[in-house]
Amino acid sequence: MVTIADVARHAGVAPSTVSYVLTGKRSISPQTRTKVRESIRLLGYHPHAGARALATSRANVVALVLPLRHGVHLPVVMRFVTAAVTTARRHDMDVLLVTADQGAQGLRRVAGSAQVDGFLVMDVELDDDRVPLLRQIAQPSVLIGRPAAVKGLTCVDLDFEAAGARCVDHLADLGHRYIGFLGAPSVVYQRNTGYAQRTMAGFGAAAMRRGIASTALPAEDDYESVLASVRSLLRTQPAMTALVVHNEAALGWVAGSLRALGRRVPDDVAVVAICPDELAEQMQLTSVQLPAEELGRQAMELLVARLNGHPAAPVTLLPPKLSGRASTAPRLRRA
Amino acid sequence: MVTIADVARHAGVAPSTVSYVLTGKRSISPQTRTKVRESIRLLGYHPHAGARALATSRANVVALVLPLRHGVHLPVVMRFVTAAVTTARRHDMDVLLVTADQGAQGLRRVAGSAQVDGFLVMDVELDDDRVPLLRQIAQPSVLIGRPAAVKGLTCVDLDFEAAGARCVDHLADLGHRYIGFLGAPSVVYQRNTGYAQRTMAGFGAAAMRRGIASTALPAEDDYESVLASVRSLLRTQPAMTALVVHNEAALGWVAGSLRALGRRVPDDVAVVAICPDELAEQMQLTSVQLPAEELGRQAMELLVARLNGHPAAPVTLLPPKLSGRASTAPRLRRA
DNA sequence: TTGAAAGCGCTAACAC
DNA sequence: GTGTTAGCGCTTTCAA
Repeated sequence: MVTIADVARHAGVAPSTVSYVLTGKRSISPQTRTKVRESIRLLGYHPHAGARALATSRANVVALVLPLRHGVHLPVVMRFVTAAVTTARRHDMDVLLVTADQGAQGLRRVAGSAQVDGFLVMDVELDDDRVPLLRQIAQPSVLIGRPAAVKGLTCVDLDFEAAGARCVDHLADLGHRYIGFLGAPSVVYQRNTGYAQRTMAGFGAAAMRRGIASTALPAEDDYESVLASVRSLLRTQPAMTALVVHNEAALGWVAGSLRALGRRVPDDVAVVAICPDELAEQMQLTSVQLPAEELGRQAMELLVARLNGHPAAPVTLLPPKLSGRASTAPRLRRA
Repeated sequence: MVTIADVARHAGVAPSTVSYVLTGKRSISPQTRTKVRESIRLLGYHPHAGARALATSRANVVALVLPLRHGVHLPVVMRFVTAAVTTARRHDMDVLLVTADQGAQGLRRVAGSAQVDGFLVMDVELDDDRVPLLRQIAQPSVLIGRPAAVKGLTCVDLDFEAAGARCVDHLADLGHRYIGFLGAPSVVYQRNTGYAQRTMAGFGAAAMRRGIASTALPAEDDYESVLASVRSLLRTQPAMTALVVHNEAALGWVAGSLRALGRRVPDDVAVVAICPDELAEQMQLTSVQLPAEELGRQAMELLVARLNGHPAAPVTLLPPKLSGRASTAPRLRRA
């Protein structure tokens, strides 16, 4: 292995000089700098990460804590991940993957061994047992999602409540008076998942505000279940003319289910999805964007800022954005 | 921070003794052991990963190199990842996430800085520019997938050629004589992706062997494209009674497309998918399993074994397994 | 069965 | 503008 001493010898300078060339923490004469740079290139030198971590108490690695469990839509997770990793790399940080199944236990281990400088935690539940731990450990953390008690935590999230409401408002403005809601698989609600519950709450409250009748049901992610849920919604509320869908995996089956039940989109039933824009675009659905990349990027930026000594930011809520597409149309009054 | 010296002082022993208790590399009297263990617990001691890496030249971290680019089906990727991470943790290893967009450059950096002890590389192409690098670096690597030249490389892969052939055989045995093939998005083939090409090759060769007419087309992952591809297949080969689909993202649209074109599954057109079992189960499709978890697990096991001094394994090919479901039925001879 | 001490490779005072 | 050197926390020889 080629060490900093090798480089120093080769360039005819002291090891510390090489270090300073690398870190830029003190001024170096141009000649020395080029000489050192040349030696580094020639010898193919890379600083030993462990040694550096030991000397600086900084690993230049952040932990990315992922869900990977039932009911979370994996493509969406991947979007977060890509954005987070890309952003981390832009700040010369690497990313250690920690799966949620390792639990609070896993976090403690990683934190204790100083493997990482900070934590980016995805898919936080309303009452998450990792939160107390995150408050204890030495490293700062940023959450994607919001637990019930956010005091002192840095969180980034889509304003799901507003997102639910936005769907209702859009449909109400188009003249719809009976709206259904197709939610995530029921396990997601059982788990006390913030975003799912908040969307529901926002949806329900907005419907009340606008004097609109609403019915909601969860949906699993296979065709049969979706069909059953949609059928059940229509049976409960025969006058239903619009549907809000907050379930990426079910999305593909919704149009088919409605068709199978004799309803056409958007003429008989209008559909609004809450999902990543790309997915909505692909199926030509009116949708409220789930800005996964934006959330991942912002969360990582906040974490990096924190690591660089900036004060902890509180909760960042992204406002929902609705894009109109082919699946919604004004409700025609029938005489 | 609590160090090994703190623990030693607290337990009234030498630092080295604490170290030996931890690593088990020499025998310790039961009394001392319990005393030390107690101090560790009390003080909440965790060895500093960087310091340990420096002293042992072992980071206990492996790099997981992921695709995350267009045309790869993210849920499948996630399956690999979960299995790989879980397996790594079972061997007390952590996982550093390296995205493919960082390229060979990124691998060199990570390898050079001794951040990881080995590499697990997913989605390897036939002519992959990372392969030469992997041969150079100090750390061993295991590939999921197979480049054209596998000499000296450890690879784990599904036998995609056999998988393609298996589909044909199944359909041929049922009496089908005209079979279509719906492949991955065309970019995947343009990229020279091994598994896609091998499946095609196996499919084609088997069809020739069995004297069966075959037609193949790529498919993008939206409904319109799938419909167009299926229509085109039917136009090219009007007698087509069976379809092999090697495209997870398109799978959801296949049945609908066939229906839209007046064909019912399996009566008019039988469908065999090559995809993860769970997906096939969900849609009730006869399928050849894509054993993502198994591949991820085996790859990681091989890597860990290598790190523990075992000799490098060559290419491991998993045999394809076909599960019959509702989407295929014997072809009825029409008089 | 245990302790003492020499590094592992790097950074950051401190000195000039 | 540059060199010298004392650690960072751990492992592992060597010695007892």
